[in-house]
This record gives sequence, C-alpha cells and structure tokens, in this order.
Amino acid sequence: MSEPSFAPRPTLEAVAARAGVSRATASRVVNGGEGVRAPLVERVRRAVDELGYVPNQAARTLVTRRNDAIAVVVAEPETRFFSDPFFAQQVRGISRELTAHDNQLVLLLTEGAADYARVGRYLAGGHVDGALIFSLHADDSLPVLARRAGVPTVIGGRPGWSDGETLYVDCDNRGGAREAVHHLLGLGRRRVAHIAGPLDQTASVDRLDGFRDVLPETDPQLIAEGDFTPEGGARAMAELLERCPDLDAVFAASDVMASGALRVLRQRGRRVPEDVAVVGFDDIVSVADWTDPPLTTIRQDIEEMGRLMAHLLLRALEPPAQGAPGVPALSSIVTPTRLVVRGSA
Amino acid sequence: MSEPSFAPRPTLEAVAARAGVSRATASRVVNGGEGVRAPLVERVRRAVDELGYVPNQAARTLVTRRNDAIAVVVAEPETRFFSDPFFAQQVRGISRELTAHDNQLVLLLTEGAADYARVGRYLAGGHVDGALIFSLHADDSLPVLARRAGVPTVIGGRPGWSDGETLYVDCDNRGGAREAVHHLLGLGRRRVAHIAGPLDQTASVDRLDGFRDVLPETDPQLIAEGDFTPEGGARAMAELLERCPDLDAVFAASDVMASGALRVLRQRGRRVPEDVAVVGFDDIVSVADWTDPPLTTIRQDIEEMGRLMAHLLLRALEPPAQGAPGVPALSSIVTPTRLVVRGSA
DNA sequence: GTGAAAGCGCTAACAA
DNA sequence: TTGTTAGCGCTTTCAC
Repeated sequence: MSEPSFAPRPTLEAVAARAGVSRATASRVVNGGEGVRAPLVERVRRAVDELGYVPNQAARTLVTRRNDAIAVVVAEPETRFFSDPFFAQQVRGISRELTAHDNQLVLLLTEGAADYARVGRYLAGGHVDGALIFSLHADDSLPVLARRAGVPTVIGGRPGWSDGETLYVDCDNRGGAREAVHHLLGLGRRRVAHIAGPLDQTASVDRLDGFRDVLPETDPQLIAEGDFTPEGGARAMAELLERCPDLDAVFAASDVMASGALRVLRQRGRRVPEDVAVVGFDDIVSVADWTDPPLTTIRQDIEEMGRLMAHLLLRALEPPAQGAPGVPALSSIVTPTRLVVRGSA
Repeated sequence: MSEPSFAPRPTLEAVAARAGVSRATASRVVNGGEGVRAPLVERVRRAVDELGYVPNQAARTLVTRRNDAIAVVVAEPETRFFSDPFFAQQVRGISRELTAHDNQLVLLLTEGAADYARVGRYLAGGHVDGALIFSLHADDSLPVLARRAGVPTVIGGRPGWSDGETLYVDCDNRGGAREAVHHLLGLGRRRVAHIAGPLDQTASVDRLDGFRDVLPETDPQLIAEGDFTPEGGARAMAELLERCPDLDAVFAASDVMASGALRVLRQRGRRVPEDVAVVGFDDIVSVADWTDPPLTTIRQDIEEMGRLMAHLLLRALEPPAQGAPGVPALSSIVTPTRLVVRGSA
C-alpha cells in the first residue's frame, strides 16, 4: 500500500494487442463502443478486464481538453467552512449534481489569500473544466483568478460587482428579509432589531436592505453587525440589549447567529418569544430545530442552490448551442425564500 | 466569467518563439532554470510573463508521471465530515504540510459506498500521486481500491487489518484510555462507565480495550456504544443512567459524545463533577472548552497527526533512497496522548 | 549551454 | 466497421 507501484499500468496499446485490434478500436470500445461490431467489443472488454486497464487521464485530457472535474473554491477560512452547516449543505447539492453527470468534485481549500496563487495555478493548469466559488467577500480576487485562468465559473451568492455576465446563484435575500420583518410586525412588535452578517458580503447587505425596506426609519442603534458565527451573534445581541433594552424583536441574518443570540437572551432572563421574538435566516434544520425554543426562520433551499450552481456550470461548459435558434442564453438564478414558523416568533 | 475562453492558452512553443530560444531551453527555465545562462533565463521569464504562460498540467503529467496533487478520501457520510471538528483539524494539518511542499490537496467526498467506484476511477486515472484515507470502518474497501489503483496511501487511524506494510498514523488510543480511567479512579470513583465509539472502528475498539485494561471486571451494563455524534453520546448516557443509576463517572470515547452526555446528565439533575465525573477524548478545544463544565479530556494532537500523514505519504513518494545505505524504511506512526484536566473530572 | 528529436498515452480525422 | 496517422504540450536524452 505504501510502495509506489512498479508494475507500469497497462496502456491502450496493450489492450489492443491482446484483443487483436487496433488502438483506435480499443479506444472506441473504452469510450462507449459506438460503431464497433459486437464480437470485437466483447474481445476488447475482456482484454480490459484481464489487464485491469484504466485510461490515463493525463493523456486523455491532453487531447480532449476535458477533465470531467469541477473545482469548488471556498473563500473562507477553513475553520468556518468546516463548522458552518451552510457550506456542508451547499456542497452536498453540488456533489449530487456533479456526480449525476459523472463529474468529479475537487474541493480546493484556501487558508487565506496567501493560497490564492496556488489555487490560481491549479485552475490555470487545466486540472478542472470549471469552478464554483463560494462566499465571496468584497474585493475578493478569486473570480479574477478564475477568469484569468480561463476557467468558466459560477458564483454562490450575488457577487459584489455586476457586469451582467457573471453567472451566480443566490436566494431572494432581500425579499426574505422583508418577510421576516413583516412577520415580526404582524406579531405586534414595535422595536425590531437586526443582527446583520458581515457587511462585506452581499448576502448581508441584501438582508439589511430588506430590513430597511420595511423599516426605513429604524434607529441605527437597533442594528448590529455579526459575522455569521454563534459567537458573533451572541456578541451582537449583547450589544443590542445594552443599547436598546426595550427591544422586543430581533431579525438575525442567519440561524447560526440567531442561536448565539438566543443564548444571550436566555442568560439575560428575556423570555423568547414572550419578551423578545426572534427570526433567523437559512432554515438550517440542525440548528433551527434544536434551539430552545425552536427557531422561526426564513428558509432558503441551500442544497438546491448548490445543485443549481453545478447545473448552471455544466450547461455553460456544453458546446455553444448550434442549429437550435432561440436557445436562451444562460443566466443567473435567484431562488425564492419562505417563512417557516416555529417557536421563537 | 461564464464563457469558455476561446483564446487558447499559450504553449511553451509560443514562449520559446517569443524568447528566441528552443522549446527545451524554455522548459528548463520554467522548471527552475538550472544550467541556462542568465540572459536567456531573463528573456524566457519575460516571455512567460508577457504571454501569461502557465504549463499545461496534463502534458506535463503525461511525461513526468507526477501530479503534485494528493487526494484525501473520507470514508464517512458528508454530514459527519462537515460537522465534526475532528476532520477539520486533521485536514488543516494535511493541508499545511502539502502546501508547504507545493502539493495540491484534492478532497474527494463520498456519500457512501455507491461513490467508491467513482473514487476508484479517479485514483486509478492518475489524477493524484497518492491518497490519504480517513475514518475507516471495518471492511471498508477504500484501501483496496487505492491499492488496486496503484496509488500509495497513508491511512488515518490504525486499519482493521495488519499486514505490516500499510502505513498509518494514529494516536495511542489504548494508552490514552488507560490514563483517563486511572484519573477517574484516582478521584475515588468506583462505578466508572464507558461510552464507546462505533465498534467497527479501531479507534473505538482500542479505547475500549484501554478501559478494560484498567477495569477488566467491569459490568457490561456500564458500557454503551455511541457513534461519535453528540446525539449518540446523549443516547448512550441515557441508557447508562437507566441501567446503572449509581454510576459515578463516565469515560466517553470522544469530546463530541461527552458533550451530549453532559447535556443528559444536566437534564437528569446530576451534578458534574460532584455526582458524576466525566472525561472525554480528543481535546477538541471548540468543544471541550465550551461545555459546562469544561471538559477534562485526553488530548491527541489531531492537526499534527494530519501533518504527519501528509509527511509520511510525501516521503513514500520520493524515489527509493539509493546510495544511502541504512536509510530506515518508512513506518507507521503512533503519537502520544496526555490528560488535560478541566472542570468535569 | 543549447537545440533537435523522440516520445508520454490517448483521441479523432481520414482512409481503406 | 476498422485501421492508419497525426498530433495534444511537455520533458528529456543525446548530439552539438
């Protein structure tokens, strides 16, 4: 297991020889067997089995220019990537779609901007046919890298710029936020606070904008910035309580932050939802369903968004539609959200 | 960003032409510039910059047979992989070591045995120079796949078989478990229970063995099997309390399970450590330091183990030592553990 | 020190 | 339907 294997892997040549056919025919069989007579197919198949032949990908890629592999690049410190269920769900969606189309998912981790050069080389080196990029912060250079590498890309979440050309998949953050606030107001709450995500990410900005759409006159003291971690949510909640002890509702920009906020509210003796109603965002079941009380939240279908990202990318990789006029160009996707009412509001 | 790039990437040929040298010389410069006169090096470098040349990896791999990429394969459902901090830490260690040696980490996710064929093809296809495999369960076929693919492999955790040849990195599970139990006994506890991990994994078995080394006569009722999740730990704790209400200590085979156990103990009104002392395993700080009370545990240096795995694999990939007699053969590594005392025991 | 040339293993025209 | 052949882009002897 530990030794480099010394027996060189068999080549197509060897398979062809053993089956008594030309390399071209062997290749045809290996790639599906279209247009090869049955008995030959059979012989080649047997030779493949007997020799344990597996095509050399480097050689194949060199001529086909396809890898059947897609990179997923996460612009986030590993720690958060691994601890935030959001990513896990999105990756699962991506993984499903990619696997269904026989593409390999290659996860590229970055421990910070220092790794970008390496990622850039990897992308430019032609290891993958496309890239999926997550969780961009303002001015992140990853998409530029990908573009420079000539790698088609789809971004998770609306990017900070808009060139009408960049493909992305996002949920209706702004609309969802509005719904959250409307729900709280419908409950008769009048001092609604907001725990925002990091404002260098569009998702946070969009949710804040939705909040402001409904409550344009909100006291700035009722808004605190978190960082999409439980601790950040807790910290923001503590700040808010200090600044506005009379608040009676909180809309947190993520379930994870909401869970931190709930902890602080409990510590301070505020009852939820009686004293303070709380609404989250995401509907990450493993979080929202386990808090005490269970979290009312705005649901976005994260796994589906992952699947859509992969789907969009795969379509972008297809040869440009020809002969079929009126095939719509590919465009970004914004998925709907909906309110899920549990115990916290 | 979304369009496949139509401008073909420049080749070495182009670089050579622009620099007015042969392809061979250009290649030498790109690969370090040994034995090329300075002015030529300079000209080639400039050409590379101006053209934005990046070597085509497929072509390079085809001749060198190196990818400078290592696969990390996880034999665990995605959900656990993403939610258990253990993996995150191990991957970080691996990532550090690999990056330091200019190797790319390629994370291969498996959603179950159904994906093994795909992973096998990927490995056999020669995309990577080696593989790191994690979290094996009994009879897992992943190592067999890797071997068949001819890919050198290092395994995280002692494998279930022993051929004296398979390289692995593990901590001293058995010794650590003994230390945990000794600590509890030293505290005067007399009814020590054990929450084991899934017994199809050697880490769980080894920890249980360590427990039994110290308490060979333990009532089987004092042992319950969990699954390395908080819920599993909670369930096991509930069982144990039911079966042996008089227990006064628990050694849990992981911090994550211990956190679940603590929750149950609190719910049932048992004070920790007064009524029941609890020791975990792993010392995952984000868990052990945050429980109430903070968890006394057996520390293993997970990140270091990841680093060692990568290091071992990289060494196994080096050309077999020649001319240097007495170079020791590579061997598996077992790292030490140590007790970290916090509040729970 | 530098260049010419021979492949690495495979696919895809093109001929037969 | 099958085989022949020409590369894909790169590294690496081997002459010069």
